[in-house]
Amino acid sequence: MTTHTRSQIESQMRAAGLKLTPQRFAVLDYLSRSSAHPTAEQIRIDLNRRFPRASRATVYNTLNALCRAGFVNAIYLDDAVGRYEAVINSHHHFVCRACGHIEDVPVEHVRALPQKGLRANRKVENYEIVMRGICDSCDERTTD
Amino acid sequence: MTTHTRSQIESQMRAAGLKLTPQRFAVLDYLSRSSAHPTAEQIRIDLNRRFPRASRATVYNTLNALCRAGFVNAIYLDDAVGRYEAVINSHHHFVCRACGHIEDVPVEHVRALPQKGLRANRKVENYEIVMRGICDSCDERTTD
DNA sequence: TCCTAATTTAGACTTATTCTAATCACCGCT
DNA sequence: AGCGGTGATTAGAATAAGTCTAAATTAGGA
Ligand SMILES: [Mn+2]
Ligand SMILES: [Mn+2]
Ligand SMILES: [Zn+2]
Ligand SMILES: [Zn+2]
Repeated sequence: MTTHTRSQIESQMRAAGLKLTPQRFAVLDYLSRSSAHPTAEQIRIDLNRRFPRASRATVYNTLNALCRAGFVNAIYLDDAVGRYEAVINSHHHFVCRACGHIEDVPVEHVRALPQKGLRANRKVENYEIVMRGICDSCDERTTD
Repeated sequence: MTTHTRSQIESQMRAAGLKLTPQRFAVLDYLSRSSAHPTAEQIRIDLNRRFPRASRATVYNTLNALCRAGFVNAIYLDDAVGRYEAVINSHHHFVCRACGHIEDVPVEHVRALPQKGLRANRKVENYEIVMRGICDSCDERTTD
């Protein structure tokens, strides 16, 4: 669990050779409060409700910079649209095939796979699991 | 391991309420011979080297129809581009972070996760694992 | 063979993402 | 305070992925 205070972000960004601009902080702050795995466009719309305004190019530039610096993850699941999340802790994903909702699944909920043996002992550095099924609210809606 | 002979395809397509057109057969035949996880555009380019020609719309229509019918899988990994594969057997994926190569990893190479417990005993119907690291040929290129 | 609903097609359209070239902001130096 | 350089932001153009439309074609059953 990584806490993202402003000064920690500032120093890590500098270590990555990046300035901490208001736009960059706004995007990271937004993502660190969200669990919705928003698209770039959703982020832009939400941020631009208040000052400072960020252009579409800046949202993408910022997301790419934050990804390179390790603050943000991009995920691509079931369509050709990137979704973003703050890097808080390691987790997997559950995607509801009915409503598309993306749920985080903590690694502790999943028995770890043996790192060796995943691919005949060759260089697997990490892995992520995408689970699919019916989320709880869709399940209720179906069975009642 | 599902074999895709023409007559098997024909009957399964009919069962799915689909006509077996030359374009559909060509796409499925192409994918069943490929392990490259090609994009729709790559499929179109390769198919159109010989008759019959398939338009972009038909390639997408066909891929979507074959996905719905269960003959083809679409996967989205590290960018906003769909990639396609014939449904042959269940497997996971390894993606090389250096060259982007996508490698199939048979489920037998990975100790199965307990179906129960993946998400606090709730409705997980299936899961897929994406492993990342350095593929063998990039590894050789680096270490020699 | 004939009929018709399903399929294919070219090209327009939409959406996602990147690029471009001009402006702007931040810094250290004078 | 003014200058200059580097990097960031911007609007809008450009590119790329995928869908839609409306007309022409065709698979496959009668
Ligand atoms: Mn997540
Ligand atoms: Mn595969
Ligand atoms: Zn749901
Ligand atoms: Zn490689």
